[in-house]
Amino acid sequence: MVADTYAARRAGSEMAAKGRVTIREVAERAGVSVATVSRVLSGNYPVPPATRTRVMRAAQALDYVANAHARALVGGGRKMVAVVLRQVTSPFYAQVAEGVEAEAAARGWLCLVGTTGGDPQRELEIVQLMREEGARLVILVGGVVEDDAYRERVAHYAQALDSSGARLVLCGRQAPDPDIPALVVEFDNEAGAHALTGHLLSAGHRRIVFLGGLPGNTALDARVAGYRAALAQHGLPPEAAQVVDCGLGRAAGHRAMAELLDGGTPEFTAVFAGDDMVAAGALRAIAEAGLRVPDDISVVGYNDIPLAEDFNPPLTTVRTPAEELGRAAVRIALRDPEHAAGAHHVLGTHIVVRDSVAAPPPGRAR
Amino acid sequence: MVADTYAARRAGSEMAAKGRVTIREVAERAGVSVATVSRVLSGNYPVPPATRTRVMRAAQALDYVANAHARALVGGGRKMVAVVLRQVTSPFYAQVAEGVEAEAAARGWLCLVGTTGGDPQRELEIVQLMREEGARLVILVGGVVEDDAYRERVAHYAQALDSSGARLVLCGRQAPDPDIPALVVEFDNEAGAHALTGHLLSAGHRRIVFLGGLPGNTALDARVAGYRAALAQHGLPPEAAQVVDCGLGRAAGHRAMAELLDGGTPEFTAVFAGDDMVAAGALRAIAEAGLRVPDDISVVGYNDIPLAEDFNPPLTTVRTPAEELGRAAVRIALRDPEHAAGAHHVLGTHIVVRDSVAAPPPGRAR
DNA sequence: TTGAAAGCGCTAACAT
DNA sequence: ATGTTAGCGCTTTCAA
Repeated sequence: MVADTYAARRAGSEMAAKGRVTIREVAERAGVSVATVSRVLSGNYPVPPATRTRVMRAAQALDYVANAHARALVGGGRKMVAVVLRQVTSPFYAQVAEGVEAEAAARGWLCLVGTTGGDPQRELEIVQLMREEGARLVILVGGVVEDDAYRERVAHYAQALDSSGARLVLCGRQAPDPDIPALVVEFDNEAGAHALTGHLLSAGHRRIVFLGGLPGNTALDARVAGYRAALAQHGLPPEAAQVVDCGLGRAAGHRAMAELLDGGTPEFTAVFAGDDMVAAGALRAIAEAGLRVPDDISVVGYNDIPLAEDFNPPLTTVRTPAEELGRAAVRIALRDPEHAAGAHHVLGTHIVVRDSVAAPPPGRAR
Repeated sequence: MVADTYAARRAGSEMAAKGRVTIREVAERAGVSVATVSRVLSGNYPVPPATRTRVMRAAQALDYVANAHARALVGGGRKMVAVVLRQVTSPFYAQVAEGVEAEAAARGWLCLVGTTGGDPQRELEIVQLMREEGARLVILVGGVVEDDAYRERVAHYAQALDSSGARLVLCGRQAPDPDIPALVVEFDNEAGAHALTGHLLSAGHRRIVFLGGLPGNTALDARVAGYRAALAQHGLPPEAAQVVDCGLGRAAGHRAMAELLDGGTPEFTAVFAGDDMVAAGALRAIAEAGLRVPDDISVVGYNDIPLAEDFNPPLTTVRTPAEELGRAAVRIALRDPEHAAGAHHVLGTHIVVRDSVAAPPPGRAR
C-alpha cells in the first residue's frame, strides 16, 4: 500500500528527479550532448533545425528552466540592478522604485529590492547582500543624515563595488566626495524650495513656517536653504525663518502642527511642509483645530505624490518626477558606464498650483 | 607614461584582480587552504581561534564577499522569496510587498520583486525568471481576471514550482482548483462588501451604485456579490443593483463618475467604489460637478489605504490589512511547507467609519 | 586541525 | 555539426 502523496506522484511519471531538471537530463532525452543543448538554448550558435527542434521538445516536455546560478557563475553574472530604499510604502520611494524596475525590465535586467527602514546598519547589510548576489548596479535611494559615518560608509560601498566591476548610484542624495566612483542623480531641492517659497511670498505671506526639517539630511537641508534664501531675497530678516525640525512622515507632521496650533490662533499664516506626507498630517491637524485651509492658513508640500490632488484642499506642491528619477538612474548608469562614475545629474522640478494657498487673512497679514 | 585612471589605480595596490576577490585569494593571504577559509566563514565547523583570526583578517583586508551564485550552486540555493505584482505604486500592493519583504528579511530571506503591469504574458516571464533564479517561494499578489488561460497558467506554475521543491502562494486571488499545490491567503471580500453595503443601507440609502466592477476579477466579483447580497437581504429587488464595470484606478473612477453625473442630478444617493483609488477619482468628479460629499452623495471605498483619511471628506472604507496579508503569506508558507499546499487562509476585515457617508438628502431619499 | 579533491549546472574553448 | 572537457567559486566528504 502506497500513500498517494504529492511526493509519491511526483516520483512517478517522467522519472522527475527530486530537484530541478538539469541540462543533462534534457540532453539525454534529446539524444544529444549537453553542449548542443546549451547552444540551442543560448541561441548564439548555429544549430540545424532538426536537432534544434528535438532539443526544444525535450526541454519543453521536461519543463526545463536553466539554473541562473550556474549560468551566472560561468557567464560572469546576471544583469541585475539592486534598489535600496527606506520603505516601499512611501509613495515617493515607490515611484522611484517603479521607475528603476521599469527601465531595468525594458533592458532585460533583473531588479532586486531591499528596504532598510532607515537603519544604516541594515543598509550596510543589504549592500553587502547585493554584492554577494552579484548586482552590477546598486542604487541607493533617498536622503539620509549625512554624518561622518555615512561618508565613510558610502566611500566604502563605492570603492568595493567599483573594484568588482559594479556601479553605485546615489539617487536623491549626494556623494560625500566628488572623486568617489559613484553616479549621482537628484533634484535641485534648493531651487524648488526657493520657487515654492516665492509663490507663498507673492501671495502675501510673510510668516511662513517650515515644517519637517531634518538636520543633516541633505534633501531637507537643501529645501530649508532654498526657503531661507527666498525669504532673504525678499528682504526679510533671518529671524523670519522658522524651521520646525520634526522630521518626515504624516504622523510627525500631524504632531508638530498640532503643537504649533496649541496656543490658539498662530502668528504664522503659511506652512511649507517638508514633503507631501508631512503636509497631509499638517492639513489634518489644522482641520482638527477648527481652522480652514487656505482661508486661515496656507499650506504647501513637496513631491506631488499621486494623491496630493485628493487632499483637502488639493495641495499646491512641487512636482519631482520620481519615476523619471529612477529611470534616469539606470539609463545613465548603463549608457556610459565609464563616464558615469563621478557624474552628477540634476533633474528639473516645477510648482503645481492647486487650492491650498490663498492670501493671508486680512487681520493677520504682516 | 601611464594614465591615472581608476582601472590603473585599481590594478596597483593589493594586487586586486580584475573581478571580485575569491576565496582562493583569501586563502593565499591567510596562508591556509580554501577549505579552511570556507569553514571559518561558514562558521559551522570548529576552527582554532588562531587560524580563525588570520582568515578573518585576510578576508577583511581584501574586502571579500562570497559569491552567492557559487554558494547557491553547491548549497542548494539561497533562501529567496519572490513577489510578483501588478505595480509597486499602488498603495495597496506596496503594503503587501512591504509585508512580504519585512517577514522575509526577519527570517534572513532575500526578497525579489517583479512587476507585471497586469500583463499575463509578462507574469509568465517573471515567474519563469524567478524559477531560474531559484526562488523557493513565489507569491502572486492581487486579483486577476480568471479565465481559462489563467487557470491553466496557474496550474502550470504550481506544478512546475512544486516539482522543483518551491512553493506557490496566491495572495488575494483564488486557486483555480483546490487540488493545486498552492497556498491561498486572501480577504473575505464578499463579507466586507456585504457589511459596507449594510452600512450604506442603514444610513437610509436605497439607490447605491457600485463603481469599478471588473468582470472575471475574483476580488471585484466577490465585492459585487456581497453588495448584491446585502441589497437582497434588505428586501430590495435585483434591479436595485447598479454595477458600473469601469475597472480600477483613480482615472477610471473619475471618468466613470463624471459620466454618471453628466445628466444632471443623479438618481442614486450613494456610491460604493471598488477600491479607494476609484473612490478618489469619484470624489474628485463629484466635486467638479458641484456636488458635495456626503450631503448630496455618500461615497465609500475599499482597502483603507494610508491616505484615505486625507481625502475630502475623510473616506469611510473597509480596512484590509495589506501588510499583514504579505506577512501571513510568507509566515504560513514557511511555517509548515508540507501542509501549506492546498491550504486556504482568510484574513478578517472591518469597516472604518469616517465622514463620507450621511443620510441621503430628504428630497432624493427613495 | 587541516588539506586535497570531487563535484554543483552550466558555458566556451577545443576536438573531431 | 556535435561531442569532450576544463573550469566558474564554493562546500563538503575523505584523508592525513
